[in-house]
Amino acid sequence: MPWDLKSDRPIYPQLIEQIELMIFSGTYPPGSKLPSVRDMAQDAAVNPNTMQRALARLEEDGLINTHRTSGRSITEDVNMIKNSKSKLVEEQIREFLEKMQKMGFDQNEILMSITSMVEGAKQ
Amino acid sequence: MPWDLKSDRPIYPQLIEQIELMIFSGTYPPGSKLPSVRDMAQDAAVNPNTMQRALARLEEDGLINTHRTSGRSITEDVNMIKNSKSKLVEEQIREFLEKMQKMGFDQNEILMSITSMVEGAKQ
Amino acid sequence: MPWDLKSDRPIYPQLIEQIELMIFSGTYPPGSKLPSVRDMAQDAAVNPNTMQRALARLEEDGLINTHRTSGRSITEDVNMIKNSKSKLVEEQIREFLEKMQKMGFDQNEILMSITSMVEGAKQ
Amino acid sequence: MPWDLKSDRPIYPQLIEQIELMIFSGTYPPGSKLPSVRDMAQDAAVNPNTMQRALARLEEDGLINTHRTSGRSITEDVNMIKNSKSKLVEEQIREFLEKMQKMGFDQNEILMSITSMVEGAKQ
DNA sequence: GTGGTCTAGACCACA
DNA sequence: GTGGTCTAGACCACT
Repeated sequence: MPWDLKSDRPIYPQLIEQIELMIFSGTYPPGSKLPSVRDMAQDAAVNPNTMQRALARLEEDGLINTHRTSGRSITEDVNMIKNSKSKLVEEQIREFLEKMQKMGFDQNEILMSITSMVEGAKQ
Repeated sequence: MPWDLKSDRPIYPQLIEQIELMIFSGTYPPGSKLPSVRDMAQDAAVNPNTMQRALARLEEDGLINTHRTSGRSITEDVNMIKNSKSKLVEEQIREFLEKMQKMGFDQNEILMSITSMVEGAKQ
Repeated sequence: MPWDLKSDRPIYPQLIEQIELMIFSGTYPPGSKLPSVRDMAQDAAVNPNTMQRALARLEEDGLINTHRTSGRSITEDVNMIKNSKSKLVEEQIREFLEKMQKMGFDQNEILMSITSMVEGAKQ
Repeated sequence: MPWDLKSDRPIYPQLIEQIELMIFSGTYPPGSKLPSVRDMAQDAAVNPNTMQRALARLEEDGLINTHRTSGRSITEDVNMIKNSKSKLVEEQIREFLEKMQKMGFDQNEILMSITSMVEGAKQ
């Protein structure tokens, strides 16, 4: 995983976002065990405290469970994952559309520009 | 103008973005005069210094000119505005696509979900 | 005369400097009559008040005389001009040397780099 | 460090210049850690915000890196420092020559006056 | 303790 | 009245 972290924003929300993406995309499947905090921190070249904080936040949201003895794992509640995922997707789309509309694009123009960029990327 | 400022991010970049949107959408046409810093700050319910910071950045980027004692105006360089606008549009789309792909959507799925949301909004 | 005025600094000191240079270089010889404030302002594309202010300052310094009825003229006191000039020259050189020394150039290096740039310009 | 700040010009560009000089002269070597904003501000007898502004500009220019919570350091990119330095040197010389020429000095005269002042300083 | 942001309020130069 | 700068002081997020 690339772990592209930019320094113009706090690290830990970036970690949260990227771990969420990995859960939603199935890189970390439901029920699977997560690496240790230390390993994940090292992998992301980040202070363990920071990674810890990100994981704690994900646990609050219910995406991750902590087992006293055996580390952390992704929740097995597939519906919860699905819901979180579609909530995020919807929000992404909504924000995107809003910005484009504020710049004066109507719905057809938005669809056309995104289509053309997708086509461009295919080549 | 709504000036919706969220508290999870510094204010001044949000001001920059929203003023850019107003320039790109023609709310502030090329060459038009801007209100005084103090007026804009009051309108956005923000400290004049904060608004000043945003405007200073926009001037560095060339979208705004300041006339020492007679206020600021939008640049008359329509091409510069156009370029900035398409750069922003492209970046928005690119970031959006990237996130969706990281969540496992392929290009058809992306187009379909956005289309369905656009259709939903139409009603 | 080019009248190159930059907008990152107040206009009137720039006017002062440039008029001084024109006096020191003989563009305005000792005793010669100056154009009217309005004409000079128009020539420099500047508000007449601003030009007025610059000229007033030059008069304070003694480089310019105002004759109630017949406009302004350069002082006839050639020594005064010479003194101002050499004071300015010395200051320019002193500031220049100081900066170069702060950057770690010793005197030989300073002479060499300036010589090479002069040689470069000759070609 | 003397931190000589004159009141005829905004403080923060003066801070920028002087810090640049300290970087170029090796007072702050490449990769070295800078004092905290507050310490530097106190040292220069300046408000922390003002110092912050100067440092932020230096970071934009790439001469300084900031590490979110552990202070700032000079870039380790020696070439970038070298380039900035020679750009500054060239600009200094160019501006100096231009002014001297506008006052009617030809190239020999410029070299002679600066040589004599250097010789004078040696004694 | 670090950098970053924001506010409030003041002063200045300019036209 | 305009933009620009500066100060003082506060709060926040992060490690």
